[in-house]
Amino acid sequence: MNLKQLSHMLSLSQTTVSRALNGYPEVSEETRRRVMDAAKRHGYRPNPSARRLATGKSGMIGYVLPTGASVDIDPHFVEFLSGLGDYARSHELDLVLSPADADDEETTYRRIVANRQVDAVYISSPRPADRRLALVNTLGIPFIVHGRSEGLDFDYPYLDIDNEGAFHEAARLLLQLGHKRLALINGNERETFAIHRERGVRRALAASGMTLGERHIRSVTMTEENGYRAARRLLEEAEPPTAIVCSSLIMALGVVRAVRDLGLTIPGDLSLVAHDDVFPWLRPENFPVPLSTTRSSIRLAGARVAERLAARISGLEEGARGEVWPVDLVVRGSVAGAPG
Amino acid sequence: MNLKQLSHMLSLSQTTVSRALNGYPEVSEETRRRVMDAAKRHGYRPNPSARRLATGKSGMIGYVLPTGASVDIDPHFVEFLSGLGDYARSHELDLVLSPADADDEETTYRRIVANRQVDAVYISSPRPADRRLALVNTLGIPFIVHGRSEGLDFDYPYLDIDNEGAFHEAARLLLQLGHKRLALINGNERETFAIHRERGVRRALAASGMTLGERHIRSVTMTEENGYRAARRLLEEAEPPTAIVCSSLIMALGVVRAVRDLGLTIPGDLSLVAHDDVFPWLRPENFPVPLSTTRSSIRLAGARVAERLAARISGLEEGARGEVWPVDLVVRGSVAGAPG
DNA sequence: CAATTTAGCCAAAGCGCTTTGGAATACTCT
DNA sequence: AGAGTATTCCAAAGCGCTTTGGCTAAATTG
Repeated sequence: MNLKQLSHMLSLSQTTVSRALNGYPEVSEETRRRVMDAAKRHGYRPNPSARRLATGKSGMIGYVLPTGASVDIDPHFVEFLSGLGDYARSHELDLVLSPADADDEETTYRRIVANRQVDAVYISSPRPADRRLALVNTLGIPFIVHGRSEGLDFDYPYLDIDNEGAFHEAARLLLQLGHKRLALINGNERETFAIHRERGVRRALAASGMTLGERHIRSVTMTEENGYRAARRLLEEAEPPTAIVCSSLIMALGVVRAVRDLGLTIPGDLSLVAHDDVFPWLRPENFPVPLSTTRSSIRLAGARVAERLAARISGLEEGARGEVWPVDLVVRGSVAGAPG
Repeated sequence: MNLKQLSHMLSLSQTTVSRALNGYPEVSEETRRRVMDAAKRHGYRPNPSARRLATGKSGMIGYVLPTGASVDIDPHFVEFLSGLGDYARSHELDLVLSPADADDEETTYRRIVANRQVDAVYISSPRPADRRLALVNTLGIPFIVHGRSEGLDFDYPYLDIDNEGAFHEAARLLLQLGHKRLALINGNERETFAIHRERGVRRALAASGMTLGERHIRSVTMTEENGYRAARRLLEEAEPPTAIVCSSLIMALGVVRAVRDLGLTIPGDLSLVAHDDVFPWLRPENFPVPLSTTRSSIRLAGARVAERLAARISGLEEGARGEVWPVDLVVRGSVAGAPG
């Protein structure tokens, strides 16, 4: 059933039927009713390919997926996707993942924009002065960044959590508990979120007249193994930290293992706070010692990003609005006063 | 730059240019060369929307993503995606995720097929007599199943691992080590992979004249917490198992925690084998006691599925070929002879 | 050498929608 | 009543490809 048949069946022109269906005003309410009715009854659905060719709109949002033999997709991605999909579903928006060589995402961005394959894109894990942002910004496709960049000479729309604030609070708590030697096990130092987290910790330390030594900060990709290694190195130093702030639950698993291997205890010898993106399959309250966390649902972020993308596509949202979500600090058993 | 302009510029018809570009034989080699050349020089790229409308081919593969507030996307998905993307990239294939209400995926399948949004789809986590397979099979869109169904009255193309064989081997090993009381902590019992795994364990037990009691098998969604709970229940029984086979590394984390909480040790009091899908961020060799696993890279499976989908799209692969990959049994420190 | 093929190219007709630029009818106003 | 203004609808022109059905000139055949 296509438009031609439908309009013929109604003895109307394609124009009128099309307009009736798309809510244009130049069609009488009665005709619209008739058309809508017939469309529903015959299950008419406009062919998206045709509509797309005519309008240039695809009804899809895009994401450029960096791939490569040595490139691992962040496990957080799937949770973000859950939220995104949750919203997108209710709006019949599809998501297209365009795999790209991790060393050359630009070509892919250009392609999907030139081809008008998607109406908007979202970008995640931005870095300082991220070139992708500059690119999509000049290409003129609607977009939203999940996270933030820095040092760009233009504004852009984003959704981020208050990473600096969160880690500032975490560090401040530990300092108030009397800890003098803090360490930070962070994510990839080239990503903005990690920079912000470090900044938060430093700011808290500075407020107490302390600093974060080079050796007390580790930036690694967030795997259990890296968490373990980082923790071991830190704890085997001459003056080991009595508190660690850690950028992910997965790394925290490794930290806990390291602590055990060294015959130490949490929170007796070490206080631990980690960031929790809220995975359904790994929860901080179920750690051997319930883990204190800075918590922010990445899933909700996904839903919100989808919502804003939809708004931008339909012109309801404009400009470079940045949105920063506060982060909860949830205190559980893994923190205590500094050891004697 | 569109076809019209390009052909005009070459003083050729659109027909000829189109044919030259798409490798049709009714154009002379010289002309083809000229056309190819000019196309490259001017960076001509056929508009996919137009091509799509004309041919009905989209150059994308589809996946229906079940969503809902209480629906969690399997974290394995992201690894599978890595592999898929890795292959798809080299073929300029995009992947479109169509979010669907988890209670009604059928509507979405029908939509993407009717709209010809994608050239092929893949289906994951099949269940026995999975209605999705029957649906796509009758809808006539090329597809591949990652996993297997059962009890369907038709054949279909799939890629699966030998879950039954893997768990059979794991159980057999434990039996040979003298274990008399085995337990299985499995995934969702309604998914075929879980059924196969159970079957494997049962078969091994049967070969030794034993059976798997109702209380020695737990089927749960694969979270750390569920692994913990299942293990606790099992281990707190009157005659606790001395060996556990577990369907995922994430659940194994919970098992390890439960064992500790109960003051037991691995492998002294309990031998443990788990299935490993090979995550970059959680490795069995890094468990407190290195974990024995049945191992199969889900990422490689993703790449293979993409490869076969591409082949089916281009007509290189036909029929209902099923492909079953063997699974490695990797023995590490977590298994030992049954306790006295 | 006339009769056929064949190779190489083209005009035009889709694909199924949206949108422009009227046209016709009905309604309002003086 | 006639001019002006809404209202409601339509024919046709795109959007940019692919593909069908020729057509012409060169090559092959008997």
